[in-house]
Amino acid sequence: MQPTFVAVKKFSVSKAHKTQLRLSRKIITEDRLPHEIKRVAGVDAAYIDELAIGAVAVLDYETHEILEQHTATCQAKFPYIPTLLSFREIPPAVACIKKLRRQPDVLLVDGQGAAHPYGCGFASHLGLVMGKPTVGVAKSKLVGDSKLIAGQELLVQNDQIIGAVVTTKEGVKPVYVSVGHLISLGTAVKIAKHCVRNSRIPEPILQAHKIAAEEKRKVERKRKTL
DNA sequence: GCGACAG
DNA sequence: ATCTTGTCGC
Repeated sequence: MQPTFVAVKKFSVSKAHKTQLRLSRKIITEDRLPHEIKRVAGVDAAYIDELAIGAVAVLDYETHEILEQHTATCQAKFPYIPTLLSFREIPPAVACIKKLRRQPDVLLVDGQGAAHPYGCGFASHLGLVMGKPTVGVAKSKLVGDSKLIAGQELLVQNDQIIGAVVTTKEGVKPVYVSVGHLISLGTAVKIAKHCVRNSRIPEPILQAHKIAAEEKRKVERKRKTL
């Protein structure tokens, strides 16, 4: 028996998919965030075996200066299963976001939003749990076909537009942007692009990634000492 | 049965 | 995600 995930060995993939389908109907695709965005946050996670290290970075929307950052570690409760990423990453993500003193106007999440086989990827799930506007920014595609519609490269599935294929850096792989929660696809793409600096990845997520990696190294160094 | 498959 | 060296390019 695998002791690592014994606590959730009754977990059913099909039930989780039904949960995602149910949650997807709660996603709000309208802009319910400030017209003038002041702060944007990025969320990411790193792992040391099954120790999950979540990180959040809040940046000034215009200057991209880091205003606040936190990490949170916890034991991963789920293994990584394609389509069920949110169940693995929500605990560490929520834990570090709760440490924020000042909440951001919108959250950029490393993963899919509505561009998911059951319409509720990590970004959407996190948005619903936190009740906050979220945008999904994935480094690779999970589902859908990219189609050029009215000059826009979009991600389509079953005649539905589920996201946008965004080339943030010329000559480099695009990123897949989709609605997380409380935002429209157009605004989501606009914000994601606005947050890009030198990397292909929007700055808030890039910073969160670095913070998680830094915390991971810190934990590893500490373990060597003990 | 086969291929695809976020992080 | 993680494992990993050098190497090409701005």
